[in-house]
Amino acid sequence: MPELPEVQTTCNGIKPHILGKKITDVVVRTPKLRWAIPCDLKIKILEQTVKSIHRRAKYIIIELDNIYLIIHLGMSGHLRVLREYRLPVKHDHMDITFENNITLRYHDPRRFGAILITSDISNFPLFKNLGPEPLSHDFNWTYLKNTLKNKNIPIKTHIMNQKTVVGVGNIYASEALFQAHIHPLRPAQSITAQEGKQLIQAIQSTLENAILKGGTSISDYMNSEGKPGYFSQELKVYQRQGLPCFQCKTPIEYCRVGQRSSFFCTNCQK
DNA sequence: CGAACGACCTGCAGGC
DNA sequence: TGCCTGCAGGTCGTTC
Repeated sequence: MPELPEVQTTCNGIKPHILGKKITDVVVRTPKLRWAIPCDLKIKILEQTVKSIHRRAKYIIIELDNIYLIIHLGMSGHLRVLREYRLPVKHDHMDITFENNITLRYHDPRRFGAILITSDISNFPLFKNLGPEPLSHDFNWTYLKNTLKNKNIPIKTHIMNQKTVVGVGNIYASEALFQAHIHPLRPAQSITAQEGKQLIQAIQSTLENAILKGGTSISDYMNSEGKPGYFSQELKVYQRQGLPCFQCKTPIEYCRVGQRSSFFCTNCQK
């Protein structure tokens, strides 16, 4: 589920509760997510204090005294702030409790997420091949133009590749391409300078707007307070196949692009 | 090397 | 009601 806006919303939501707080308990109930949760996780992070909380791509990075805790929410994960203890339910895989009695609870039905630790963040393998942050100045036309050279793959597949730019998942790829008037199946190398600049602008404004609305809740995403995000009300094409385009009334089309559902308007997107 | 595709999991909706 | 299929916010690893 969670794309960049949902991960950012989660970071923003947990930060005020745990920043500067010491970890007093760790409970791991499910050893295996995408990878095994490190068996020494508890020993490594217990008694440590949260120094900072950041997002890189779709990863949440919690900096502790001498180690980093890295959390990925996969397709169906979320973190929840519990002000008072509750009995865990199915798929509540891990709890981290702090000195202020706040418990951070990780819930992930499909278990595509990950909970990892590293002491050397600059050499963390999963970060090695990540592209620029979409909301940074590094994601500009000069950069994007270079990535498009000789690339015949669909532009939608290209912008969802975390090596091109991070954080853009299936929802926001469809939405940004609609906003930029670009058909998702256009070969990446066919994108003109004007279109490329429009696309960058569209990706940025879509993500920024989604962060402001607290992310998109399609089926089970919730923020750290257990509330849904409201960007779903702003979706222009995602899961709207057959419904009239908001701009021209043409029915929204559906097709698979790189094995992912894609939604677009044949009239507005060329 | 890049591109395509299977794999990892559970839950749910829809068809029969 | 129940079984089967296909699909779901991601992305790594294998194969071609």
